Amino acid sequence: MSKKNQVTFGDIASYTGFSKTTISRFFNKPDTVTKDHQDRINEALAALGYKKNKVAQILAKGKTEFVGVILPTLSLHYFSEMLVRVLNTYREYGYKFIVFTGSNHAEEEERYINELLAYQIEGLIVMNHTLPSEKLAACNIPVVTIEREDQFVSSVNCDNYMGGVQAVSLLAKHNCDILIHLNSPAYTEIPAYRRRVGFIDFCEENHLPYSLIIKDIGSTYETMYLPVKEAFDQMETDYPDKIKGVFCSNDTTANCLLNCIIRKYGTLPAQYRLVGFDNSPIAKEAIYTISTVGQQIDVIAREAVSLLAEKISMKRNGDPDAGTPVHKVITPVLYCRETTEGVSPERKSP
Amino acid sequence: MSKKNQVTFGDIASYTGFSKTTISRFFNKPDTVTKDHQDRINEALAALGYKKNKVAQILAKGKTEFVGVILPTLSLHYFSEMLVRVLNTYREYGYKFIVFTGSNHAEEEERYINELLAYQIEGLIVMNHTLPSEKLAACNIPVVTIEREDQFVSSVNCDNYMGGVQAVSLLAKHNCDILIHLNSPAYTEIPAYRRRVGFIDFCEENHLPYSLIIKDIGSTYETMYLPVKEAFDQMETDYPDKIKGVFCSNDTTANCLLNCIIRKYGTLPAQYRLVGFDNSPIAKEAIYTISTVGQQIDVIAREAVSLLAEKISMKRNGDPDAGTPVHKVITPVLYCRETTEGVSPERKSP
DNA sequence: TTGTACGCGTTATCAC
DNA sequence: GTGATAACGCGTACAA
Repeated sequence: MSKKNQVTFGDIASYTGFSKTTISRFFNKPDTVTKDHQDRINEALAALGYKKNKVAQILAKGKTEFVGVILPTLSLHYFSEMLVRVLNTYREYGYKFIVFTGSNHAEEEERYINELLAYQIEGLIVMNHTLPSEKLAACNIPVVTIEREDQFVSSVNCDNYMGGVQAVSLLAKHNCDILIHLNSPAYTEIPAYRRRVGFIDFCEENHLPYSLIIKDIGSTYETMYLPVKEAFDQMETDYPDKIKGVFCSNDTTANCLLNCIIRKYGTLPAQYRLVGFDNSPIAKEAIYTISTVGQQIDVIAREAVSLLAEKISMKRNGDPDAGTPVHKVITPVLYCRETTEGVSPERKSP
Repeated sequence: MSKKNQVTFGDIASYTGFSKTTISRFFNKPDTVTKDHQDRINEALAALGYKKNKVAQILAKGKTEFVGVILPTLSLHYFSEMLVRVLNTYREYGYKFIVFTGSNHAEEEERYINELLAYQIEGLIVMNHTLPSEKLAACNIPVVTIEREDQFVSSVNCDNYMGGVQAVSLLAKHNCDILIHLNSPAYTEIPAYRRRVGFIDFCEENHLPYSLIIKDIGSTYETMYLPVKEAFDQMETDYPDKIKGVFCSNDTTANCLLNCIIRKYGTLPAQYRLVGFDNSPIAKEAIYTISTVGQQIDVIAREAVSLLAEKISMKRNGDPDAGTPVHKVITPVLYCRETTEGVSPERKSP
C-alpha cells in the first residue's frame, strides 16, 4: 500500500503476482484476461479494499468527463430546474458537472472559467450573459449556451417568438377587447425579446387592438409589486368595461398582477384574462391557476448536453466542423388554465 | 508543446532555459525565484499561452479540493437555495463541488458515492435520507449532513422544535380560540418531526386548546390540494365562529389552505390566522403574504461547509477526533406577515 | 495472454 | 537560487 494509504494497481499486482498492466487490462479490457486470473484479481480487490482513482486515469488518458456549468442564480425556478435536468443526464452521458453560480462581473466569470479549464473540463454550458459569446468561443473548448446571446458558440434556445404568438393567440381566442403586453425594457439581442415581437406581429397581422406597457419591473416579486400595481391601475383607468387580455413577461409578473386584481375584486372578474410565461410553480400555486407558455426545460437541457457531447466528440476526432456553432430551437408549450377561462372560477379546484 | 497541445512546465522550462523545478517553484513559492527570472518566466507564460493543469497537481499533491454534494431534488426552493449557498462558499474555501441529485434508491446513491470517491473528493455533503448515516460514516471521509438522520456523521440542522414553538406562539399571541397543526404523518427520526413536538409542548404547557390534523398531504401543490381542501372543510365544520390559528407544515401547504379560504370568502376573514414554515418564495408571493418560520439557509450552508472544512483539515493532520460527529443546530427566524394580522388586509401592498 | 518501459503534468527531495 | 530525479496512479505501445 502506498504512503497515502491508497491501494494501487501496484499493490494488487504484487498481491496477485501479476503486473500492473494486467490489472489495468482487467478493468479496461476484461476479455483479454483469463477467467481464472480475473477471479484471483477480484479476490485481491476485495481483500485489499481497492478503490479506483479517476484522477490518475484522467491524467493518463487526457479525458476528464468534466463539464463546467455557469448559471446566474438558482433562486429562479427556471435555472434550478434546468440545472437538475442537466445534472440528471449523468446517467446517459456520464459527465460530472462542476457548477458555478452568481457571477455578475465579467472579471469574476473569467476567473471561474479559468478555474474550470484548469480542471481540464471537456465542455462548458453557460446560462449567464455576463461574457459575450466571442470570449466564450476563445476558450477553445466546446461551449453550449442556453437562452442568451450566442453568435459565436453553439446554443439551445426556446422559440420565444412562437411563445409570444401562442400566448397572444390564446388571449385573442377568448374575445378580448384589448391585448396588453406587460414587460421590462429589454435588450433586443437577448432571446426573450422575441416574445414581444411575436406578440406585436400577431396583433398587427390580425388587426387586433393592442398596447405595450413597458416598465422597469425587476426580477423579484418584491421589486415588481409597485410597478405592476401601477400598471394595473393604468389598465383600470385606460380600459374600463373592456375585456383585457394581458400577456405578462413571466409567471411571477402574472401572479403579481393577479394578486392586485383579487385584492381589489375578491375574485377574478370576467374582464380580465392573463397569460404568463415559463410554467413555473407559481403558475399552478396562484390563487387562480395561471395560463402560461412553458419552456420545455427537460428537452432544452437534454439537447444542450447532447449537442455538447457531439461537439466534444467531434473535437476529439479532429473534425474541422467542431468549432462551427450549431443553434437549436425548442418550441414551447401552451398551458391553458383558469386565468384565461374568462369566468370567475369560484370554488373550483385547480 | 506536448502531443495534446498542452503547454507544460517542460515547455516553459526549455523556452526560458530553466528547469521544471524552477517553474514549479515560480508558482508555489515565488519568493525563492529571482525577480529577474520571474519576469522571464512571466514573459514565457504569455508567449506560450500556458494554462495550469489542476489534475496533474492533484495527482502529485493528493489534494483535490473536490467536495461531493448529494441532494434529493432541486425543484423545492429549500434545496436549490441550499445548493446555491453551498456553491457560493467557493470564494471562501475554494472547494469545487460535484453535485448529484435525484437518487431514490440506496443502491443508486451508493453508486454516486463511489463515483465521487473515485474522484478523490475530500468531503461529502448529504441532504438525501436514502442511506443511513452508518453507511455514510463508512466512506472514511468527512461527511456533513443537513436536515436528516445523523447519528454517525456530523451535521447541521435547523432547530425544528424551536421553529414549532415560534410558529404557535405567534398564533397564540393573536388570541386564537383553537390552535391547529396541519401536517403529514412523519417518521419520528427526521428532524422536521420536532416541529410538531414543539407545537404540542407549547400548547400543553400553556393550557391552550389545540388539535392535530394529520393527513397524507404529499409534497407538491397538486397532490395536496384535495387533502388540504378536506382539512379546510373540516375546520369550517368543527370550529365555526371560532378564531382558528393554523400552523402548516410548510409554506406550500399554508398557501394551499390560504387559496381555499380566499376562493370561499374572497378575502382573508378575521377568523383565520396562518403560519407556514420555510420562508419560501411562495410565502411572499401568495395573495396575502404568509407568516412563516424561516430556516436560515445561508447560515446552515456556511456552517456545513465550515464544519466540513474543519473535519477535512483534522483528518489531514491525523487528528483522532476527525471521525467524531459534531452536530450543529441553527435557530430559525420568525417572519410576521399578513396571514397573522387578523384583519383582512385588503388593498395593502405586501 | 502477459510483462516491460515509458508517458501524462506536477510536486517533493535532495543535492549543488 | 537552482536543477536532476523520483514520485503520484494509471494507460498504452511494443515486445515477449
